[in-house]
Amino acid sequence: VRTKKLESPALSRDTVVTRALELADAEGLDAVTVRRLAQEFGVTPMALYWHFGNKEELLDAMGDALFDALPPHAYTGPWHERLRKLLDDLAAALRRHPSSAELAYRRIMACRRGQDITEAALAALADAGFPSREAAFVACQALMTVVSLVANLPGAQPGLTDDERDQHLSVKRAAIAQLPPDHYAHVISAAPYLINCEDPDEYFAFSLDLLVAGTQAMRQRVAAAG
Amino acid sequence: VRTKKLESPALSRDTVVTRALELADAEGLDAVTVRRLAQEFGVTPMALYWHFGNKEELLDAMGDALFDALPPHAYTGPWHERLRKLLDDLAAALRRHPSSAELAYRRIMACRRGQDITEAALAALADAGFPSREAAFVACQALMTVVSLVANLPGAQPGLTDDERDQHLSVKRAAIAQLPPDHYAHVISAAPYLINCEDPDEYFAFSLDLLVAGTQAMRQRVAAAG
DNA sequence: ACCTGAACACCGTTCAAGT
DNA sequence: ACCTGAACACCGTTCAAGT
Repeated sequence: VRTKKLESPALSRDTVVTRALELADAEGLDAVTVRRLAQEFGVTPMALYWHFGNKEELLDAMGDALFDALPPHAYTGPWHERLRKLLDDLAAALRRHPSSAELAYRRIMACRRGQDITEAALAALADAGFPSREAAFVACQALMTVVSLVANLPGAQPGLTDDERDQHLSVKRAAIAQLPPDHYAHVISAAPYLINCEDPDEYFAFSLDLLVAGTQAMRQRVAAAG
Repeated sequence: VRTKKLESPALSRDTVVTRALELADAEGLDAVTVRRLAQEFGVTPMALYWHFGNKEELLDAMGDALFDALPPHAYTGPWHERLRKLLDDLAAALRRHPSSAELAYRRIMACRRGQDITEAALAALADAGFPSREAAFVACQALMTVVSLVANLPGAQPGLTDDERDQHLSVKRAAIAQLPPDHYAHVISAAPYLINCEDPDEYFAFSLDLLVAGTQAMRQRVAAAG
């Protein structure tokens, strides 16, 4: 109908991708559907197939768009500070659209800014003394870690009411509370932190520190072995 | 028809889960469908709803089944050796069904063997001196890492012919080859390792070493701060 | 160049009914 | 207790046709 056309911008690759990311933010990635997007634009589902070859191409374009939020500046300083800063930037970019973060994994080498940040990471690791193979291993794990951290951060699944989320947490709490305390002492005392993450920023900082610290340690080993 | 009944075992939670894992191995997790499974058992789709409340419950049961492959023995030795061994065991269990590995993430605290290995990990980290909060952080990242390593290991996506996979690799190779060599020197020299993983065991060993080394480094920091 | 209409082969799921 | 039949509201996609 008319009202849809007034609310929505013209159909194009960019407007569809933008709306798709918003939709994923609001209702989860599963809500991103060719038919649903068409409806949002007041258009026939097949209209989207003029702008995208198929749905996979749309998801790829969403993944590419995530990297657009990366700052364009270059990285300077000691290699581990550069690596750390770059991981923070990547995490910040992906956290703008947590439900779509998983799409970034297979697109990093397919878009400009993804290639740039990969080059920056590999350059830092080369400066650290890693041979290209080990540098590639570390870079892969770093990307994987950042994507997983963002995608799996609790509370990242939308489409649930607050009540449903609270109920979900209660179920998990109850399951742990029922464990025999002598066999599961550590699980029980860590329960509050396993069930929910009340400070995502701190969790991110710790996790990325762990990753960089591990990289620093592996650097010594690779140097010692080589 | 009759032939189906002769080929397939009786319908039950266990037989459905087993067949679902096989199906995912052969054709990917997306091929695991209520209707497809029903067809494999020569049964109506709705027959599955007697054994599972809904599809999510089926996927959860698949996730639980992954942990059944964990060895029952306890872990002994220094904390970092225990942690390392336990990560290897978890990786080995998940690698039996790579396409289903992602299901493990949300089920670890919901099944017996998952709780056991979590307790073992937290116990090792407690022995290392981590407070429960930091121990939980490390344990979460460890699980996330192992699941992601298995799920994202290249060549893990079935349902493709060898030709299609080769073609896919060629496209990626060509994309990197076209980059300006002065701006992307490190990407270009790391290209063979970024495009494909020719030795998964080595990649796993390196990645888990990195994780454990990072944990050892963070232990010093937490101790220094506390 | 950009979009529609009709159709096809799929999904998960409900609900009443059968044995 | 365990399964079927019919139906519903969804998917992605093709292909010919419109403007």
